[in-house]
Amino acid sequence: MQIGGIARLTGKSVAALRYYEQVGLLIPSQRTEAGYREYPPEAVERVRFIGNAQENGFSLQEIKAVLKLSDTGSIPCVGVAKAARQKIECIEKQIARLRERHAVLVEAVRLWESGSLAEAPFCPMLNNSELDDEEVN
Amino acid sequence: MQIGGIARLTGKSVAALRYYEQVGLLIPSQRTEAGYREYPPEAVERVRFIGNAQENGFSLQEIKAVLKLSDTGSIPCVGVAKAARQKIECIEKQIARLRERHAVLVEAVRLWESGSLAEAPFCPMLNNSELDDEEVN
DNA sequence: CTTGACTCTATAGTAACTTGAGGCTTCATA
DNA sequence: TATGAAGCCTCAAGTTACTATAGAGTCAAG
Repeated sequence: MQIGGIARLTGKSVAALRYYEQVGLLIPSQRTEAGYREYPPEAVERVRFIGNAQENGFSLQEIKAVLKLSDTGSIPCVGVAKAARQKIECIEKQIARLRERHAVLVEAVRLWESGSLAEAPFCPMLNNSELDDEEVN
Repeated sequence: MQIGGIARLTGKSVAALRYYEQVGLLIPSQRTEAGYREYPPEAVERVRFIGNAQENGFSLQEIKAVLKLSDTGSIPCVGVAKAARQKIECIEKQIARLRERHAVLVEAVRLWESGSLAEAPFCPMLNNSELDDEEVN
């Protein structure tokens, strides 16, 4: 299978697949005489695994570590589970941070919309000018 | 005030402040004879504003646009409010995505921990091997 | 034999910095 | 007055996961 086929079946771009080769994540099984990359059918599953892991917040580095283990025949699920637990914590933190951000922004917009610009938490540095005198554009 | 003082008061790194100059966000008011950057006291507020806006998910590009308006004397709050509303939507989407990720990972870990590796949604590509025969490391 | 779809390599760009090399400047102390 | 530490300077390269571009070769069909 050629690179375009893998791309179509996985939704990845051809350039991304070549990048995966560059960083050692997905090595073609061989090249044709013309230099075209040839992949075994399993490559599709491998790329899908990469995509799934990415969706779940793993970096290519981390994924590479897991795949390297699996390539050498061992079953890295304990390592993956540990990583997953770390990710879970990390995601929880991210969600908390986003929620804060969300609250701040909602409040800011509410203040702007209610016309009390001066109290808005978001333009503190604009307050030094003649805010009251000018038209709010 | 010199760059180190701004850094201490804002929590930004010296290198970051120099970077802000490079991209036109924070220009020193002058240089000493030796070439040292000199900032007016307001620079602290400006950097804090940048930090706040970043925390709220704005890119330096976006922040620059706002500051440029404010630097020319106009009050950009309507533009900011519009951007803020967009950000709110964007954050909601991010949270939703993170929650999904979270659920997937929690379920995966649960499955691993209960020993039913085969059903785990996260190692589909490992299933092609002799998973049942080998010890789970 | 030419057109169009596909492939190749190599290079540069993205965001927001960090890190490092190599070298001044400033200030306090010996 | 010398010296050592802390702070400042510029320039260049590295980070992540790619995308985009240029210029060129390959392959199958009409």
